[in-house]
Amino acid sequence: MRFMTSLRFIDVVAREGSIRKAADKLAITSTALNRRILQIEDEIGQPLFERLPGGVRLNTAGEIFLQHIRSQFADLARVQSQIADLSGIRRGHVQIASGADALRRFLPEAIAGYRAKHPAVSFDLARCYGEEAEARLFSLESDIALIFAPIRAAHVHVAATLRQQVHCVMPADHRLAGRDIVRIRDLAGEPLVLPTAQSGVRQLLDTALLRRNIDFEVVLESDSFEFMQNFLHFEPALFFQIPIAINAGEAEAQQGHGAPNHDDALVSIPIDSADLPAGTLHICHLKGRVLPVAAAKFLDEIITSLRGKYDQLVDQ
Amino acid sequence: MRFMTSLRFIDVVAREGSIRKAADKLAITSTALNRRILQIEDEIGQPLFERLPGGVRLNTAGEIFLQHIRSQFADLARVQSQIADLSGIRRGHVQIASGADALRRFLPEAIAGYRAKHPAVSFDLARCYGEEAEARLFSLESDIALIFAPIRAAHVHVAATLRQQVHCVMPADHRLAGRDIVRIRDLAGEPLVLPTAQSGVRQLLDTALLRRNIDFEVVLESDSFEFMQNFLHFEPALFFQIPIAINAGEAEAQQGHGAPNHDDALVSIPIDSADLPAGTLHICHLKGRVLPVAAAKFLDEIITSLRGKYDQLVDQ
DNA sequence: GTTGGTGATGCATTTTTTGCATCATCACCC
DNA sequence: GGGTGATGATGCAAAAAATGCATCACCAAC
Repeated sequence: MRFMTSLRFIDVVAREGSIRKAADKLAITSTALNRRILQIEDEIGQPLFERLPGGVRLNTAGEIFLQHIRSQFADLARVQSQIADLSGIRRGHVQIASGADALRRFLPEAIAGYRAKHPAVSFDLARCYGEEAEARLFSLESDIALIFAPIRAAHVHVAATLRQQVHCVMPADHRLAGRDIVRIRDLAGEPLVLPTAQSGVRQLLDTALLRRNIDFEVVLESDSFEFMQNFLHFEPALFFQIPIAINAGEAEAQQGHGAPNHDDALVSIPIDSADLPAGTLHICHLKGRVLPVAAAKFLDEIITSLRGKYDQLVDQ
Repeated sequence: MRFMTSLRFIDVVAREGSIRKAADKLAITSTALNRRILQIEDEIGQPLFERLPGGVRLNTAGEIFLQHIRSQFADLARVQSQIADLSGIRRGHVQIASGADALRRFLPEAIAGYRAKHPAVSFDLARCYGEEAEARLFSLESDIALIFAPIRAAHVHVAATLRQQVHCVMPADHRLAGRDIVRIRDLAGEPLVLPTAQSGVRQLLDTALLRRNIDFEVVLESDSFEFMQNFLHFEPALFFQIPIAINAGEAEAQQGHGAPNHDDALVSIPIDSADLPAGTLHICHLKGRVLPVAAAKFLDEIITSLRGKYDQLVDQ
């Protein structure tokens, strides 16, 4: 899109914080880039950047204008996907921000399923925690976010929510493995493998564990569920995740009973909801935004898919 | 805005229905314009215009893209006004679509009052009937519409409504002039001066007059309230309008009683609401649109102003 | 057919953009 | 305190892009 180049340049300069660095990235000279920016500022009638000794930084006008630029790009993408849709191609690009939970099994299956129907649609998945996901929606870097944590920002529209009980995962020969349900007091003295503090699961656990004065041992802390799960093959311990991370949503998870994972050496058992309230997975996008066709369709698709698999899904 | 020129050109070509005519209007050659359009179509990957022997016409993709272009322009205007606002200038441009009612006294006073506070804000007033006003909101030619008629389109957001009883205007020496209220049956045999069929007042009158089998004589039909009112100075007759067209909203109108118009030779008396239900003035803008600062402020202003003058104002 | 309108295209010209070299400025550091 | 290494701005020539002219191909109406 030729007519958008100057605007794209501004976006890059704002991100890089320096005209010369941005020029490198854009494969043009700094003088050309500099003059494009001076020209736009001239047309706006006001500077958009503050010139600092070490580079440039957006001023207030620039912030406003940059947000406009990004919304233009997002809207252009939407229009292009809508136009492409006319010719029956249904191509497009969907940008997703997701926590580590949903991207284990649910999203791979959902994306593959969608791509089987619409092979011309490409995807972009950014793994991130709640606040970062919200920021990505706002900066239009992501179309859709799946966040297992409370929503903080007012600009986020929650399209659907899914209540998820935290499960405790353990080796199949663990002393608790036969239970239907695990109580927090059962964890006393057990070696625990916990997700990082930013994770929604961890925040739920923290409130539950700290309130009770239970003696437990954190042997490992990680932001990778896969790593933690594999760790359990080598050292017996307990780790925690939510059903959507365990399976793409088969019947076992729905019942919420100690359903054997596909990984036969491990079992996952729900924690008593009296001890640990269920958390909420939020499926959201930017408020007031018209999503590109492909993203909107995909959003529909995952909500429909989850509705078929979980009773707890609530459309907003 | 240099980076918007190609887009503006597309808008003009779509309106003119011909590249050559549009080129004339834009003061460039048709070949330059033609190539700009070909280039954009190339970048989009699809043609936006159908080439007909007599010119060009938007295809479906073009319709979608044009709507995008217009929303970009509107959003750019909003951003510019927002940026200008930062430097305390509060300049901008407000585009209003209004029926003939509100533009008689209310809007002139309101606009003058606003400009007294913000002299750098300019206005554009298009007089039109309900459906046209809705179309202007949609095509972003108008920011705000004042419509005394039912709202048809779903894309219109009604910011406030004002119930207005139709008044009957007559020479001060008319036999009905002493009344506090006029009944429809009083109109029997009277010469009437009516607004055109598209007007909201007329549509209310039509249902009331036609339902009762009353003999009345339409001596004049016009779309100009001013003309009709002046006509009454030369030939005794009855004509009809709503309070907001009679005065900018002084106490008399609020009470709804035979308040003498500033034009001493004429009096206006409300019609019994049992005979003729009150109509609704809608103050609206495009749904989901963030108005430019100046337009948003002005909208606030007129709603506040009307709230002070009429009890019947309802914020939405 | 002829005429008058349309949009498309090859080629020379004009305008705009870009790149190089250079300057002025500022923070940092020895 | 002066050197060093960044930064953005600017004059000038080269490259690239947009424009205008002349012309073609097409179609409808007369």
